[in-house]
Amino acid sequence: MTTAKSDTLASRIGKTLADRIISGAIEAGARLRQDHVAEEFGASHVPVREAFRLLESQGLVVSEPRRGVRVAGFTREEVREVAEMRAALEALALRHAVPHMTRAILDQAEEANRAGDRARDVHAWEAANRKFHGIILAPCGMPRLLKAIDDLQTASARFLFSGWRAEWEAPTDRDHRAILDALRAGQSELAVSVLARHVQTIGQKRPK
Amino acid sequence: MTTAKSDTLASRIGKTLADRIISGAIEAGARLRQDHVAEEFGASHVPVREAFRLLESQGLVVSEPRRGVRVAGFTREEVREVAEMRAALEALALRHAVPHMTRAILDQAEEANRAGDRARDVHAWEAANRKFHGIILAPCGMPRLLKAIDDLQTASARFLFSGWRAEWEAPTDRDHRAILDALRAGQSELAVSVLARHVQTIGQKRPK
DNA sequence: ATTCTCAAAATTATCTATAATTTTGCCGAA
DNA sequence: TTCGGCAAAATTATAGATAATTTTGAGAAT
Repeated sequence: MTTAKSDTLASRIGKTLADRIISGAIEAGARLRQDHVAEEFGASHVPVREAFRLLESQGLVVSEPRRGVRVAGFTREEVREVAEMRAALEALALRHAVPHMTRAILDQAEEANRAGDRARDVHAWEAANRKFHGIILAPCGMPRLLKAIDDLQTASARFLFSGWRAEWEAPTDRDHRAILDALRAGQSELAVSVLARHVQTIGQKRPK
Repeated sequence: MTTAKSDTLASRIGKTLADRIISGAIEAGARLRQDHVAEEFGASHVPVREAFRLLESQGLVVSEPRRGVRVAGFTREEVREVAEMRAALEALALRHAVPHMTRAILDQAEEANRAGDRARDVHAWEAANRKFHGIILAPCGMPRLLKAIDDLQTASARFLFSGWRAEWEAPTDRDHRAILDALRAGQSELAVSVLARHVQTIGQKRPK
């Protein structure tokens, strides 16, 4: 998750805070105080407020008027909700991506999948996993849909990093391979249904 | 769309601007200049900037860094995209709402539907239509999903008010009745598929 | 006439300061 | 001891001011 040097200050602060929330460095329910954040970044609180709004739109914090923002909690129910939404939207995206799918794209996806195999820590694995999903869905050419999926993937990653899920390699990789195989064989609907089931299982692992 | 008197200034400005964009009072592609808006509302530009962020998260404006925000355009492609996303998410919501569906809820929905019949102008009809969808989907109890659907309905309303669609009564009401009938008969999957098709047709009307 | 350059004007982004609200902690009364 | 209320501290929200960037337009060169 690169902290793009060029962007506006608010979005840079937002991205950094997002990383911390996702990685669990800031725990759920913690209050974020604009002055403290501003001081840390050597900025004033105006861009900090805007960063908060960005995080709010991604569902990473909740904001009560006049009472500040706090890191959004995520109950098992919410995790399930995100997983179901992801399943529905990624299925939609894949259906629209299929007509534009090329051999080259599938090869890229396979490479991302192999990178996931090689990953030693959860962060590297998550990056590869997100890349895989991104590669096979991007050809749908629906920017709003892709943005929504990306936000949901961020929420999922938060769940993943929380340590609730201990094991993550084997079943996911099998699913990824099955999806690629189905796509290569031209069995789009099979690929879609495997993807949908695959995404849903993410939310169904038992807490630690 | 009530401009809640109590909320924070930023969200009040945001709601007012949203109404204008949806109703077409501000045309697509128009630039929104923070000083002008601030002056009109007798406020400073800090809350205006936050209002812009709110609109951005709803997809009503697009913001280029250092170059301000402009009202999001909506091509036929984008309208279709929103319709497909709505179909996918509303289908998901209805599936989860069905187990919690009661006779009373269905009666409320029927009443909202009748209000739609009585509507004389597009605005009243849209309000009733949104209410109908809201009533049958709310029991799913998935707040993030409902919020996403609401944003998509807003985008749809924008399309509706743009005048591209001339006629709107008959087919929609027939669909609504079919959904209610299916729900009453316990045929959930039928209701879901009618709803999905129904929402998708919204994006398929020809431009004027 | 067209295009390029440069300066002025407009606009955005950020900072500093002020007002309003909420939280916190202490003190007294039951 | 516990509860309620009041005052001080902390924090959020907004306003006003400054810096930086982009847009605009005029004038010169081709």
